[in-house]
Amino acid sequence: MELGLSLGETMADAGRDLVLGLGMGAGARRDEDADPGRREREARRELEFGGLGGKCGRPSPDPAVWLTLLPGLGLPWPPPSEATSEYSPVHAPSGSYLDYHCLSFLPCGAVAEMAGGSRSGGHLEASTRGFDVNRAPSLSAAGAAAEDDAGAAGAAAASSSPNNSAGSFPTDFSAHGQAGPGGGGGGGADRAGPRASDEDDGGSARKKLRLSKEQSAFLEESFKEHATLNPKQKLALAKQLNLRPRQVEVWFQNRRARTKLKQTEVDCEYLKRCCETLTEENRRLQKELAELRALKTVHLFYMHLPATTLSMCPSCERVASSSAAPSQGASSSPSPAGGGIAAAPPEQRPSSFAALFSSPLSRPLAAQPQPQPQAPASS
DNA sequence: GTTGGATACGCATTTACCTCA
DNA sequence: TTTGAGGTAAATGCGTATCCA
Repeated sequence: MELGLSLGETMADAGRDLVLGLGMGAGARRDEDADPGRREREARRELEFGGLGGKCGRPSPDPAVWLTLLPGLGLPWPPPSEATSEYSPVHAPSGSYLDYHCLSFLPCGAVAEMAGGSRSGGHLEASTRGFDVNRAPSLSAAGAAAEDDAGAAGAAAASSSPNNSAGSFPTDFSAHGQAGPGGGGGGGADRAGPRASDEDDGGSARKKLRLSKEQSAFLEESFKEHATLNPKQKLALAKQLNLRPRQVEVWFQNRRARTKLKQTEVDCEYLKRCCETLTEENRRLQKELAELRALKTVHLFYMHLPATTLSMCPSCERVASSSAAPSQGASSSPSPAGGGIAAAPPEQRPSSFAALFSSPLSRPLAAQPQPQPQAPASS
């Protein structure tokens, strides 16, 4: 049984590579301007993995279990250019961003055809870990081609770039007043340091905010396109949503964490099912082994009896004793021939026994996937 | 070519706040 | 009205990768 799980990999490694298949690709991540070499390397790696739609060429085994997390947002993508009220994001009743439309466990090795598209459009994560908890229904190749290759710097340029998903969604969320305590309008006001918090918000630090549904939906759609953001995308998103770049960054971090948590839950569920199956299989095999051992004991008993006391009738194949037969051997199978010990006819043996002694290659083990070709009958 | 500091980023964990039953 | 649970935005610390002197 092939589990289709690569449990040995670290999450860090997974997360580092799995996002490659996303629309933006990891090559468009951070510091692309400062490090074109890295961008080239990662782009090459993306090509090696086939990018978004090309993972078919990857020697990765098909996952045994597929989980689709289809978004319930129902948002067209690219979204309409009208106001955000044009669409109505559907959130889970609990307010969770995740809307599990399809949680399907399929038999190992089965190829699952997901509703809304073929597997070829899924994340690389799916092919790596076996299931996909965060897969857009129509992650088209166009999304994959939306590599943020715009050389224009600045959020303004990014917002108008056709290659920028955020920019392709000209929506202004400034009316929602979710710009944070400091307001500030977000755009271009990135944090000064690596971990600069929101000290610029006038002292009321750590004011709990609640992103509007439109903002959440927008971020969600962006997350489907690319699970990580490069600085340009972050700035563009922040400007679009009238949030601070730090907020966008934190949102993506938390979103990745949620995805990973859900993935872990799915993994655990799947492993539990596998464990149950294997336990049952083990129990069955143990039982069969016990039966085989019992049979072997009977045979040994016959072989160790004194030769003078046993005789095999050549015609009826019955073992008969010329003297008083041992009671313990005959007790379990009363002899029909007056105290003689008769071997149980094959039809009375346990099925596995009959199969075992009739043909060694046709044992009814469930673990045997297919019947072996019949070997020449041995004597 | 090697090394160490600076920088940026992601992740795990924790905290604080908000919403709702 | 109070309260506890759950969700989530945000803070913090750590590890890692990269750049550069």
